[in-house]
Amino acid sequence: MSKTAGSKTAGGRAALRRGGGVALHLRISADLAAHIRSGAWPPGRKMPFEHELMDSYGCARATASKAMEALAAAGLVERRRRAGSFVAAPRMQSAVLEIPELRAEITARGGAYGYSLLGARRRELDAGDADEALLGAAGPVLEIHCLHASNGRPFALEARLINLAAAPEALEADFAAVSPGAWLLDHVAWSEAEHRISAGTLGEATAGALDAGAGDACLILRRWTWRAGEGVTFVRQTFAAESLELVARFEPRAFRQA
Amino acid sequence: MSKTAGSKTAGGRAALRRGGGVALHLRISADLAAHIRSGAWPPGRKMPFEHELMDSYGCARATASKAMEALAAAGLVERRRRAGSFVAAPRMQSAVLEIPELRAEITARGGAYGYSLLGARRRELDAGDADEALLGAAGPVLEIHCLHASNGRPFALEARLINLAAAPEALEADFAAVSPGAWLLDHVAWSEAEHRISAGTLGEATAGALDAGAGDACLILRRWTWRAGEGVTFVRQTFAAESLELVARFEPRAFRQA
DNA sequence: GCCATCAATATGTCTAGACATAACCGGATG
DNA sequence: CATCCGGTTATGTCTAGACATATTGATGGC
Repeated sequence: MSKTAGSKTAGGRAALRRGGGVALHLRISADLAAHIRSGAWPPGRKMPFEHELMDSYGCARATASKAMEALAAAGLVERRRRAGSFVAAPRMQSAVLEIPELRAEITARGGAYGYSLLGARRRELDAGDADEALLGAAGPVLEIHCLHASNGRPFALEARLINLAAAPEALEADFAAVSPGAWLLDHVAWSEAEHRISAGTLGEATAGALDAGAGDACLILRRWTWRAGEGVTFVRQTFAAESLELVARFEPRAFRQA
Repeated sequence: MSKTAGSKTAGGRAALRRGGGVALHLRISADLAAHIRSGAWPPGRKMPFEHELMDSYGCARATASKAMEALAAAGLVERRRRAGSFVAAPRMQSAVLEIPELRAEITARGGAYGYSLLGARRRELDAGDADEALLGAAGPVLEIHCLHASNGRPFALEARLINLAAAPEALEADFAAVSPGAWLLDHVAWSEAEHRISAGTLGEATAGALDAGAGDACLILRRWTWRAGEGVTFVRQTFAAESLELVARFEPRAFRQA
């Protein structure tokens, strides 16, 4: 741990200026993170005490504390009162999944994005289908079927329900021109979402729409979206197996910008 | 926003005690988050200034700032100097994916977990396979094939490479008794991981091992794990389509504990 | 109208101190 | 032996104030 040799009485502002514009607490947490990432500090190793960091960097305890807190939030260290802080053992129960925004996903691959509405109708939600039941609403819904295409070739088949109790304006939207996903993002706020990813087999009709063979493997992404506990929309997107791959990364959150 | 009526001169400790043991900054961020979650404060709405929070809650600016900072870290608000803070529009580029720990996943469903080693051998990594190339290592590896079972029925087929340059102790491990995943968690630290999820079709041999039919759909989970830039292990797990569903949740991070 | 300039302002960072709290440690007691 | 009880300690929370910095909005010159 490099001693910054900041004369303590001069205050932190001087150190900040000397440090090249990077905030001191960021520099501290980056320094510590480097030791952990490199493996030099193995899981379970004791981290420096906040008072030791104060001495090393010539800073106030609040600054050292902020740096350590960031490491704890990122899951790199574990903090225990009285005992101190320790390098955490990465347990990998979770990772960050990048949800594809279809238009962006397709254009990023150099494809021309295409969208077409297959049909839309208003109906009452019956509690028959488990997927729909999860929406938690039993009222009028707008059912929309549409197709996303890349370079003119079918890419994803989408079936969607919009809860009209939560978003009555959806009746006025022109889903022939705008995809329901894009429209919803701009018109309806939401607070929680759940995704379920599974593999399946294409049926006759689905295979036809996707320009694939019946019985072929496909990736199915289902998403439920709520606002304040009220179901807003449910969508099922079906991709031919070779069309899409989902990427999830375990990535200590706090240090992406560095 | 409820005025807490804390007499300012009395200091925050009194408010803390009165509040029922919850830290004030947590209460502030929870209050604000509730307004956002409920939809009462739509995306783009101006959040209270830190000085307004100081007045409302009778706290110091550092406390109000900490509360707002947590909301920003959770992605609920966006902060701009001079302009203030604003409710963020949830863009949903990412969600938290729960990675199944196979033993836990199976026992959680009430199944009896079973594991069997199919084979292991040491070999040199050739750059022929793209999956393996991603490991970034071109040296000796341990190649392991094994099967995870639930109630005696095949659940997942696993093919794994362990980079012996990064984890030479793997040669001494008894993978007939311990699954490589469990062994690695306890013996080798890692810092980064990437998962790729795709759908595919079972081949002859794979279908046989999984007690399924050739040509059936399957879910394929591939994971690369690195430590300080050096590839540690690569694993490919294959699940029959109906065996597994992956769940990802968008969930403002900071408030899970509440 | 357009652009450079400047003051105002909200957040960003930091300090020096204080009290609160949980947990570990050692000693005393049953 | 086990168990309870303080003292100690590191983190958790908070205050009151300060300076830094980016950005906005207004002003003035061209």
